[in-house]
Amino acid sequence: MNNNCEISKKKIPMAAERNNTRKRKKDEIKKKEKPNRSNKTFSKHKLGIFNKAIELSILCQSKTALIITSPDNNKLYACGYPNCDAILQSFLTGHMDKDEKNTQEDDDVVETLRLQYEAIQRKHKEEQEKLQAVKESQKSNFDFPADWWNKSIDDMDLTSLEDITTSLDKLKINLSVATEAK
Amino acid sequence: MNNNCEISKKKIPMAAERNNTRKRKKDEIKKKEKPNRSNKTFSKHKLGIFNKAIELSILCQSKTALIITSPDNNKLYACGYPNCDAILQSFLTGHMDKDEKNTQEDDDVVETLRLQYEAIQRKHKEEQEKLQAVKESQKSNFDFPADWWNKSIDDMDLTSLEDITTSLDKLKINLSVATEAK
DNA sequence: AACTATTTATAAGA
DNA sequence: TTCTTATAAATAGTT
Repeated sequence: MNNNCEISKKKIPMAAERNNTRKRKKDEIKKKEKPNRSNKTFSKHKLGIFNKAIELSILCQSKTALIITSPDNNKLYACGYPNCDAILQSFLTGHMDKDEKNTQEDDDVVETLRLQYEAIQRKHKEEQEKLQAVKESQKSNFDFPADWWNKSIDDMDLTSLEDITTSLDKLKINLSVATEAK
Repeated sequence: MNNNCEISKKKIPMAAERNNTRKRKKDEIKKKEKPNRSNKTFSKHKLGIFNKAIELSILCQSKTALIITSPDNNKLYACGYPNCDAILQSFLTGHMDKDEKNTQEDDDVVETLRLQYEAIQRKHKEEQEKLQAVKESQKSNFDFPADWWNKSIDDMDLTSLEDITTSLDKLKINLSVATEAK
């Protein structure tokens, strides 16, 4: 039982399964809003889960790191408390804490890894600044660039939602639990 | 605006802020359950947020990776969809996707980092198996080892909950948004 | 582990 | 886009 999986014990709630709730007063008047729906949903859920992560951290004094990709995989969102990078680093290096007595080599490996990660981060920061500048200038030309970001999810908008429940049964959730040994 | 932070725009809901809800029929009869409360809370929230992460992934076809430490930092919980390690790797290496044309060096660095990460993982897996065996044998001796795991949070159990709201204002949430350039 | 009152999250609509 | 509202989901306290 290395991959202990608590998740599978409980149903996965799907808030958005209900498609026919609320009044639907004039039947299907506003189809205009439908293309935006997925992006709206994603944003709401993303915000919600980030809040949940922070809530958990503060409530229970645990540390959290959460990485989410946009539906089209073009964007990355990362959040952590007290610090995303710190958690990721301790996750990457944490594996070593338990037997550092008998694996001196790995300490070196981990240290190298950490330094490289930090180096990449610095570089990434610079990139972000450049790209941000590019985006800003684009923004002034077109008030809202395009809807390129929800093209990738249009195909699954409503139909695949019905498959969610069945999909859940097939999930292989990778939940690993580190032991308390030190 | 490299560290764009959507979170701060919205109140962070704190489900557990209400300390005086429900009947509390016989005032404070069962103090026995109080030491367990934090662990129970943590477990509930952890399960909840893991479910949320998976829900988001399935609903919006995004990928998620979530790492949570136990309140006493002795345990690590990681979960991701479709695969935690894959997301972490693409997060670590993803920074490079944008300008691989002009930074050949970094590709090498990233590749090295990835290989090292995988090596550490393999080692970790072995460790886990050993430690799992140890734990199993301990379990047969003591039906439930101890309550060592919630000692670290006893001190803040109720008092610090009141400070949550004010603490939130001081949070520096590290939310970085990668751009869409490729 | 399961229940329930209540809070929180969110889909749809304005 | 932001707000509102009806409803679903999460969960604190309890059994």
